[in-house]
Amino acid sequence: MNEAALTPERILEAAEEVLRRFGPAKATVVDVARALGVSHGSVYRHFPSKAALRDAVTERWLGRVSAPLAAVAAGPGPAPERLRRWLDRLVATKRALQHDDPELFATYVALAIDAREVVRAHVEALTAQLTTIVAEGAARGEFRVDDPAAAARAVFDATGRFHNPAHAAEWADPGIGAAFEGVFALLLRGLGAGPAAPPPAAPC
Amino acid sequence: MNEAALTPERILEAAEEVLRRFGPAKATVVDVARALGVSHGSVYRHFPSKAALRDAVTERWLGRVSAPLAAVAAGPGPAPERLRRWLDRLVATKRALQHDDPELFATYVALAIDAREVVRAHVEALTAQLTTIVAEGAARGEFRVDDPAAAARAVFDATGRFHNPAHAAEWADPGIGAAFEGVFALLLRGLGAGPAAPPPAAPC
DNA sequence: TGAATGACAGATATTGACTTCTGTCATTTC
DNA sequence: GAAATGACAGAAGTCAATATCTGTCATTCA
Repeated sequence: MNEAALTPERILEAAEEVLRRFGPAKATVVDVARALGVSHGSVYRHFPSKAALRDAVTERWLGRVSAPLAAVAAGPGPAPERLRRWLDRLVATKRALQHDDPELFATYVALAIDAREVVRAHVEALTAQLTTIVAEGAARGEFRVDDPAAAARAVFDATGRFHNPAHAAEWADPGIGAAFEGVFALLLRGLGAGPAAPPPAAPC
Repeated sequence: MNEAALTPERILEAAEEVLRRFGPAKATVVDVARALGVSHGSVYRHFPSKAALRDAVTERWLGRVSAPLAAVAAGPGPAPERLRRWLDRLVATKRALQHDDPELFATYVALAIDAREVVRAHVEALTAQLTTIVAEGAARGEFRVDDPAAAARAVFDATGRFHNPAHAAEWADPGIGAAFEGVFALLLRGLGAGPAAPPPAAPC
């Protein structure tokens, strides 16, 4: 046995470091093995292919995005405010990643493009979080929706411009904040979150 | 003077044909000139650069998308239905272009990516059309919105997944129709298009 | 004399020989 | 004997020589 046993965890750590330094185009399995002081054959004992390793790195990254949001979704407060906090945080997280280190962000986006199934699961996890917010809001009468899951999915789809990396180039637009406000206001109203909603069926 | 005079129009025609045949990566100004039976220097008399020629081709293509929509926007009928028809048509047009000839569609999308100003004007033209629909709806009491232009822009942004070519890969998803319905329903309600809206301030 | 040409310089793209990488597996190590 | 190694074949990527393209402009053409 060696200093520290070779584990998937250590390999992922090294793979992230290698990707950070060399980018997705240049990072090789040999680089990852070298960073760990082992032969590249050893890496293949823990990951069946380079694609699987990249998928695992992507999953880790996406997990770091979605985990903090789960706390917001499960947190206290009225559903409309929580929805706003949750979307704000999602948008701010993506923007910060993109702004603080554009190259690293581009690296992870490039990985994600090839990890379709991982991304699908990530989107499903996020919409599940949104669904809990919408469903609670509906239960409390803060929202009026028939199908919370469908509404949550619609909210996620409709706000894609502000969190989907395919639109990252637009995040620097000066009008992006106003555009988000416009969409959010429309969605909030669409969820039936009227300010002091008139009681639905109270015949005089 | 020649058979037919060399005009910007004829050059655009030839450029489209060359792009169709060779794709954006291989199409050259020399090819366009050859298709017209002139030297490439002559093309430069009408377009200052290859980029300008490509921009003009892009503008033409986008015009063919937006022109028929103008008729829908200016057409008859209740604003909510017109909004639905307009969006349906926009989405269907993009999908048809993408589906019927994916390579040609990819060609034009590649051109559009480099023609930022042309695309900006196209988006502005489309949101202007949407604004007329929303504003008319507001005037007739079919919608309840404060700022029709902002609401129109929000509708355009929120439906991006269904018409923005950046999302073209998702258009083949089986769930895309349901996703559109979900977003549209949310937006319609967000525009205040309640079915038999309760009169806002009628104290009993 | 205004439109078209084609030779040209610098920039960009292509090609093919060469290098490196991925994934496997018989052999070695501890 | 479980884990690690490293040589290997085929696939993929690199790079510099070579070819083509863009944009200009002095000259030709009608």
